[in-house]
Amino acid sequence: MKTNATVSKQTLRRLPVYLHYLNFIKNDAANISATGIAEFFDINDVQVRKDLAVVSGSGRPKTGYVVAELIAQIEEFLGSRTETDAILVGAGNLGRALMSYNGFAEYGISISAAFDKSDGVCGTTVNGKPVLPYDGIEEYCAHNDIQMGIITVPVGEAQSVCDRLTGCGVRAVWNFAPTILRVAPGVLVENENLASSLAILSRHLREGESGGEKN
Amino acid sequence: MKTNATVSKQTLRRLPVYLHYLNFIKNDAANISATGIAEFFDINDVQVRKDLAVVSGSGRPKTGYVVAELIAQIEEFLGSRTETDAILVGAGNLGRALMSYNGFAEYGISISAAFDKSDGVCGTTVNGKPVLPYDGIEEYCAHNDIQMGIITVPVGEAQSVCDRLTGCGVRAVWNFAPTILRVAPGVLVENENLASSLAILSRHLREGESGGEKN
DNA sequence: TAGATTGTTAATCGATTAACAATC
DNA sequence: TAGATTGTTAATCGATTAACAATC
Repeated sequence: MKTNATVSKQTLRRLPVYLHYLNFIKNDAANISATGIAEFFDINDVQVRKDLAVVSGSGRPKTGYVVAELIAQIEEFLGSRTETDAILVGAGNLGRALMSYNGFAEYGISISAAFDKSDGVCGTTVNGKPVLPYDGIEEYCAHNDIQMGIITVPVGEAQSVCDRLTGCGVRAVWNFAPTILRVAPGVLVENENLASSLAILSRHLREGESGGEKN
Repeated sequence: MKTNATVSKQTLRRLPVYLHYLNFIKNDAANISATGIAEFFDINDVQVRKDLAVVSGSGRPKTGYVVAELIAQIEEFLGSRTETDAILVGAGNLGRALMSYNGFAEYGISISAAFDKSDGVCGTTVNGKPVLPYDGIEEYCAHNDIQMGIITVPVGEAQSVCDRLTGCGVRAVWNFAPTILRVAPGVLVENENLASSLAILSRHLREGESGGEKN
């Protein structure tokens, strides 16, 4: 495993996808080739091999990779095996949906609490997790060593919430507000920009007739 | 406006972000320079200018762009002004959250109905939109000329749901299942892969100490 | 052995950034 | 006019793909 090499974001995006597939086939196949994975997803086989080289490097000519080993190596690399607590700010529809979703556990992330400005939702629980008032953010982060924050507030509040979280020591921000957040070096922001995805799809429908575009 | 040029996905992702900002400032500023937008978002000014050239080309040296014009041009380009009906398949937590979210209207998309396999949710409504049984997908798509589908089912069902939708004439698929979907040419899949985003954030936290990475 | 498959080095492709002339 | 700003052409950067030697 290349521990110090810089791993591209694209590779990092594909690894969880491979992991899912490997878990899917693990009972039926002991070995898998990069070629096989590439064929399944209809992508380039060299790309798969390069991606896997980041976490493994243990493939063998002719037989490929040992599925169980590969799963363990990707999980280890992604950190799926160490539990990370995250807090969520903005317990609206989207925020509560994320709190209700238990699938993040598969990747080692657990939303331990949410914070909201409105008295209406504060004091309630969603999927067993408390929704607390803004006031408590600083203390909660300090006591629980929170390093990841999820922002599901409206655009207008996103930057100030982000500043507040990073001020509390948060170094990874998952931003669902359709805006670009400015952060200090060392803090990573990952934008889940639903508007941008919609724009791409909507545009595709409109340019439709001039067609012929692949995928 | 360059109507026939191929627009990069990256540009398409940034345009809605600019649009949001322009709407935010439109009451306070009549003009805006690409330089100003770039500074606000802390990105390269030439990039902003190239992005805007795709929709506008009407910037003037010294004064920049007319905010109101630019808003109209981006909206026109993105199709925010033509209403597109979409259906959603999989009315679980995430699916219902998307149905409850009214922000998509800003980009001209409306979820008109959802479909679910389980009898438990069928027959209910979410945010005024009906949840219907799988059986009705084909008829509903045909009657309402549905071109966009949103997939919020578990991974195992995603490909078959996708096949079914594209079989009904859907040409734009918004996929929330953490898997790669194979589709015929002419169909665009946009993956909203929450697992991949988490992987990137989680990895950042783990490599933390070797730090120094920007943004 | 022959052939499937790996892993690496080189070539290509696409997107970002730098340099600069045009212009209001 | 001088300077801010645009838009374009060229250079750079990063990621994908092709070519190929190594190996089980």
